[in-house]
Amino acid sequence: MKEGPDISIVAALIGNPACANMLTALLAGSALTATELAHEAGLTLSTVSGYLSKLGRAGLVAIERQGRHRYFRLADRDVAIALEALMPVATRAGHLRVRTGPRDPELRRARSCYDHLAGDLAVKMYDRFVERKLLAGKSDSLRVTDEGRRFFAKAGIDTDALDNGRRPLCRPCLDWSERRTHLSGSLGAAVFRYLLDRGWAVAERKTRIVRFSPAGEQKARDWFSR
Amino acid sequence: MKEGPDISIVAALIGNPACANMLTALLAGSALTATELAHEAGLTLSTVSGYLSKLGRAGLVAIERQGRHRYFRLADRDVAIALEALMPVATRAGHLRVRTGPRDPELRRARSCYDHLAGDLAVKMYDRFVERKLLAGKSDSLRVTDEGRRFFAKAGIDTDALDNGRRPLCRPCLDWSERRTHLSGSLGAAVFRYLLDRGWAVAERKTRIVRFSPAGEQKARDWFSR
DNA sequence: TTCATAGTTTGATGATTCCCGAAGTATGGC
DNA sequence: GCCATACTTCGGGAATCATCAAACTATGAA
Repeated sequence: MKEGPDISIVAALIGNPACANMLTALLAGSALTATELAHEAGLTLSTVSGYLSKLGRAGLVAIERQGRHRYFRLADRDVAIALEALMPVATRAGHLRVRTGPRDPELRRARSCYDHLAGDLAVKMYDRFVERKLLAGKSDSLRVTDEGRRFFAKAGIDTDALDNGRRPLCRPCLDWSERRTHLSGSLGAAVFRYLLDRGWAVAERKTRIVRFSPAGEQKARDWFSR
Repeated sequence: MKEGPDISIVAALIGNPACANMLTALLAGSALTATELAHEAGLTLSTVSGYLSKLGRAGLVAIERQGRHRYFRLADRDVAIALEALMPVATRAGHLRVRTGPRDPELRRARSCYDHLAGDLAVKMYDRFVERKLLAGKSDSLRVTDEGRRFFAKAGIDTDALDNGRRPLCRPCLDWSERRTHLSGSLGAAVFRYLLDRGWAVAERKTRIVRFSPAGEQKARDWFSR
């Protein structure tokens, strides 16, 4: 019976909804701290910590120490691939259950991804930023161009100040609904705040849905399209 | 928290060692009856039956009735892909356990992956096909060249006919043992059948091991190398 | 040093799961 | 019709798991 590696020990970990949530959160690409993950999955710090050490021992996540912070991220690309590969099967599995609200499409359209925007519109925005050369570089080494810095400064976003924190300024983040990239990192967060502050969109509490008013969406599009 | 499909319900199923064993058994490609699977996993028929209905409801396995027999197989390729994708992560996770039989090397060498060939030799074959420009294109859009169509036609494989199904003709499939790509899709299946029909290799029953005779391997290499 | 923050470890407990045996249902052969 | 085979459903007991609160450790800041 024992042929090939034992899938089940890994799958069992992912099979825990809490772990699955944490992992999908990490699938976004950015490294998160234990406290952030606890918040993300709606669990106690102790619970999360326990799981993280398990996930670490199993080679699913890796730790990066920075002072008293520990940043967790997916151990490597294989893990991300495995998680992604489970998604198509899971959608069908889920469809058999009595669940399907109007929520799903809304989530796909625009949602918060930890502290930045994800979904259809976020992807469009990201593409436009790249197209306008406000952002440059490949997935691993994305950076803000000088022109980008000027653009964001006009919106009151001081990229130099953001860049000082220990958090990366901008990172690409892979989107499950779109299978394409959107903007994460402290700049991603700042841009998200910009959209909210302006009243163009409202983040629905507890659900991650981000609701744009028709006028707000138009204004947002105008802003990032030129 | 509910963003994206719920991976965990699928993963939890695979996370059960019994189910994992049954699924990996089915990964070999052939449909098996509940009794065979019970034997395979060392469980009672009642237990297996229970799991199978769960797996069926979750869209992981499908049933084919034939008289009083019910043949179970993996529901579709997505499931096979997901299972294969878990393997690389599992190998590392498994390193903490004491395990490694003589089977392992044999599996790495050549094995069936759902309905096509995987492992060392399969990767070499794939590389050669690309080198000879019988296949072209990047991962997402792999296609058979005209020269490729002629080559396969000589082996009695009618690519045009294969292309009619709704299954993709050829797809690259990532290999857990090699970390490289081999050929999947209906062409991959046809090529596998070609090797077996010719008696160059035999698919060992119940395990996924594919055993090439020394002469058979040489002939296979000659075939795809030129 | 001393405090506050970040994270780990350690029980404890309530829920869930795993798996079986026994009894029930469907299908084909005689 | 009747039996054997192939499978499903039911009920239940032991084991495991998920999760928490509280106590502990480590790190940076004042």
